[in-house]
Amino acid sequence: MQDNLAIFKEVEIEKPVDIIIRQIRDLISSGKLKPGDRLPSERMLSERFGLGRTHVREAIKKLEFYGILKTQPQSGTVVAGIGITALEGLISNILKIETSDFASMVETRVILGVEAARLAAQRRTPADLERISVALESFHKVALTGKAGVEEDFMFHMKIIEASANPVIKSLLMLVIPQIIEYYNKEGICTQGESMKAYDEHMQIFKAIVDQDAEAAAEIMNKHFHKILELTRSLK
Amino acid sequence: MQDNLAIFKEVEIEKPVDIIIRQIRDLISSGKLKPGDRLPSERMLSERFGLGRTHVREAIKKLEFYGILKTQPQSGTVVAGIGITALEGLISNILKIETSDFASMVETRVILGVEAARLAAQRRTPADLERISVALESFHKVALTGKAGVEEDFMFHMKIIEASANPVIKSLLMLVIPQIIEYYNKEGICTQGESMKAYDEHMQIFKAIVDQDAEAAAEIMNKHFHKILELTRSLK
DNA sequence: TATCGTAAACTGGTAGACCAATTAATAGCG
DNA sequence: CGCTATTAATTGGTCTACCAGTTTACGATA
Repeated sequence: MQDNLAIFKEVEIEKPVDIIIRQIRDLISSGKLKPGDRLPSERMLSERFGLGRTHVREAIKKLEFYGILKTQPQSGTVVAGIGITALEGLISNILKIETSDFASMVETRVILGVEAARLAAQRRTPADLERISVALESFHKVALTGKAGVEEDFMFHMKIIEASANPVIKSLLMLVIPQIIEYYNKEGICTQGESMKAYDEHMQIFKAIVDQDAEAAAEIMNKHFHKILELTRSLK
Repeated sequence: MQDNLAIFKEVEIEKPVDIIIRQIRDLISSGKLKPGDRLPSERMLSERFGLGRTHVREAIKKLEFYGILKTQPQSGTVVAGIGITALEGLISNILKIETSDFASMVETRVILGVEAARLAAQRRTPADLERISVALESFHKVALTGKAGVEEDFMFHMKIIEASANPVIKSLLMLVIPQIIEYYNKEGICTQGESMKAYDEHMQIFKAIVDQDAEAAAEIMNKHFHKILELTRSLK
């Protein structure tokens, strides 16, 4: 019952904010609004759409967040986007990242994780090694008890990602990983009992990073993710 | 002068919304608020911080967007986040993606672009090939005139990314690429004159994708990006 | 005493009024 | 006739009051 209700809620009527976002998107992608153009005032839009200014503001905030719009206080809101043609479907795509099929999410996580390991092996500082080591040990302790240790596992990978010295990769993974973990928790996919094997692989990855062996780090990380990727694909 | 002004604006006092976000983040990461806990009401928070409820709502909206909070209409807002330890620095990191150093952004764009090419070679449908072909031809036309054709170049890559059949990669690149292009435009870094060479590489990539030669596609794409990556690193 | 029903208090959602800064228009001066 | 200074209108930013659900507390009843 709960699930059925949830489904209905999903199909729910388009929210006011989404309506406005879509309309503005259309205005831009249809060429009525070009980059640099000033958007009609919030009051105008709210009246035009028959919706409160609150909603208009919310929509603008979101679009601004994606870099499509740029609002100048006490002056106006302008279209800041790049080539208009690219806008087609952009917003809906980004907005619906959470509904993206799960396999793609994991696939992306693997790609970025592997490359982060490669970079980490090249760039790690002594301080990085120390942090990774601590996280590794923390995971070890939990693994010994037989528990899954999702959080500790996550922290280990996080420290490697940080050692890659690429804040963008980190940010992007921060967008993706939480959703993956949440999905795992919800579906009850636990790697219970596999913890010690995972720890062993973690050890190998750590060693490769210590040795600054980028290829080995990437390869082992790839292998480490492989079974998860397989599992995920079979789910689909 | 403009730049100096921009710098001052950067150092500007912490905006009300950011203050609230930081405070809530602290509450969560310090353990005072655990996942599942209900947040104090908006009115409470606004009074507590001495800031209008509007700001509180805005902060909550942002945090909700990142999946940290979950607001239930007419009921309350709860902490929905994953492992709390992960929150440390999460928000500021994601929020400040636009200030991330540019080299990291390009590096990430290359990684995802190369892997997208690899996947595209494996998964491309006839329809994909058609779309890529059209974009390629479009770029060719512009290249013949000697112009840079930033937008047409972008579209070619976009079609490949779409052929990778991984919406998550597409979404993430959509977050990153516009900022890169914007930066290029601002700094006046144009690959003017290089267009025909780029077209030649595009051709090779297209051929590899047609042939479903994933390794070749990835390799050529990597080479294609290489000079840009070099250029970028030298800028830093 | 336990349980159910009702009402009051509280929740996030929304709309409108007000504010300060910016911009455009206009009147006055050279 | 052209330029500047002043003023009026417009902008996004903020706050306050109100709305419709939800939760909670309390009291009547069995």
